Amino acid sequence: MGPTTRARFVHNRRRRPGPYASDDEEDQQEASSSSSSSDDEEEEEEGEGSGEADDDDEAAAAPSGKDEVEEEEESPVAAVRSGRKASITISLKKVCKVCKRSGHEAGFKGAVYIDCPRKPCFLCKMPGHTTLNCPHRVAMEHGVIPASRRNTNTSLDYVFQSQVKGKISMVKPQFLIPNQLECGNIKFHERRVTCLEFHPTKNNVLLSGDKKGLLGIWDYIKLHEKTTYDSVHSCILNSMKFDTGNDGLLYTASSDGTICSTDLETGIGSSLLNLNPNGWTGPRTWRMIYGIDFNAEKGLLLVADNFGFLYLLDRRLKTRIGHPILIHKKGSKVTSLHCNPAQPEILLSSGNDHYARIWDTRKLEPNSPFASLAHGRVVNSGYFSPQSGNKILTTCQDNRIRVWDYIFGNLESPSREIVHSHDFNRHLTPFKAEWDPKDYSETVVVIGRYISENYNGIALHPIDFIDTSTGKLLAEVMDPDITTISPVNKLHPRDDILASGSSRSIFIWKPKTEADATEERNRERAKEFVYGSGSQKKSNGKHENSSDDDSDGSPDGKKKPKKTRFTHTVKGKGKSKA
DNA sequence: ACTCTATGAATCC
DNA sequence: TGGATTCCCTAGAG
Repeated sequence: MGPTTRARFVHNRRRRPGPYASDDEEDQQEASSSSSSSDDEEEEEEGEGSGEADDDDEAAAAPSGKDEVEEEEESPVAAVRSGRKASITISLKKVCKVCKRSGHEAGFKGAVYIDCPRKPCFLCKMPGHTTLNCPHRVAMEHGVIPASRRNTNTSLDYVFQSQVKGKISMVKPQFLIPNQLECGNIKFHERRVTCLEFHPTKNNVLLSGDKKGLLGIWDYIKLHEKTTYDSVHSCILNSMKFDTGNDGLLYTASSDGTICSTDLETGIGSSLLNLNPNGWTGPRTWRMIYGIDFNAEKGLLLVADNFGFLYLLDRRLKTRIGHPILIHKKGSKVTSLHCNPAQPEILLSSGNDHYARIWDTRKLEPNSPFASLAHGRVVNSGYFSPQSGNKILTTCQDNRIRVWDYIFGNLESPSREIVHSHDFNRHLTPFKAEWDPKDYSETVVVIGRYISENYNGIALHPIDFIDTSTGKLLAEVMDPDITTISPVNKLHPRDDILASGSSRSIFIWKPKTEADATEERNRERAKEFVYGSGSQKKSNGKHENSSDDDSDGSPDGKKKPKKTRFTHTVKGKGKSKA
């Protein structure tokens, strides 16, 4: 396939049979050590518990731990036979870069990443298996362990049914996945994109922020219409919010410790808050602002810093109201803020202290949240559902998306947990699952995926659409030309459009039209005719073909779906699933 | 095909 | 509590 920019929305692939994963491991093991002895395999199979002598530890722990041993030219086989296990061992049996032991290797083999078997699963974080055979790594149509709905007979649920649900349209509008790449800009930003926001009224205008503090305004229909402001902030532009009373006004929050308002028509900006008035006095004092939201009813801007404090700003007076209030563990970052769309005085905050908290901003006091939602690790974001505001969606660095179905119900534990790969990586903008603002059923969310999957020999990182009511993976959006991770994703408030930020690039996705689909089918057919069955290799593949990923490939060379899926699984409340 | 690096959170004493 | 150290799928540059 040429350098097409067609998006890939793949579906209906079968799950590969169970044991393949371990086969893969062994295959790759043998490949890496040409003279694989039975010792190797045993050692690998056994794992930690069995008190093997760990002969290789010395070698593994040898000076500098790097594989700089190349002096020996003698046959590795001979070396093994002779029983010597000096530094030569390293060149014979490569050292795992993760656990520094020999006998196995972690890393990419082609487009497939082989985990270190000694570490917990990189997807679900549980020990005893790797991502290759993680029970949460599943095919799309099997990708879900159905979530149990919570008890439906409690009085609260009755209230919910009668009062809340009645107001929500039960008819789900047709849902179109914006899975086809419409356009992408290259090097628009010099550093990685950190946030995206659609203009609330101008339909084709997208705003973006990056790690250097650059603010970009971009009409993605008229591509030449781009404006950038590089003087608004001096470092990471973490978040932005429009003034709902004045579409032309944008508030931005930055790690430079300031909140700025920018008039998008004139470009004139003004500072609303500066938490570092004395400049740099060291990392212990430098304040950064991540969360920001706007209470339109009160004309109130709410922002929070990396020391756990919340600040209230009067939009018009451009002054602080009251004193900063500690809303998360002192000294820990507040990662996001969100005002409830239905009741703006209700605030949701997320923090590095592993909690998301619900507050009533009318009576703010430290240690008096309306509720504290415990998480396994840092909470990257927390959002009320966009229509009713009755649900809560959080993204946590423990690789779980959590949903609470009803904010006035029992918040002890989430209604559902969805295992999904969106781990922390210091070089990536934190992943945030976001609701589809157009989805009146308040179930669809979008989030980028960290770990890759092998797509016809290319490791790709799709953008996932997930139905949070069931955990079902609705779609994975990807393109063979986009090999980078897309942690930043935004769905258009009215149109079926997805904007994604991936490294320094921004991409716009639209639904595939019927004509597109037909054209693609024809192209595929033509290719099969030309090349015969199955040899549809990527001409532009940066990675090798996936054949090594499946050594039991069918002899007739017939193409079969080799794609393996890292997706997610739902843990419903009170569910039992091993 | 290397190597470097910008960097954030967890962990370990 | 805090400083040093470590680290698992990065992306881009040299």
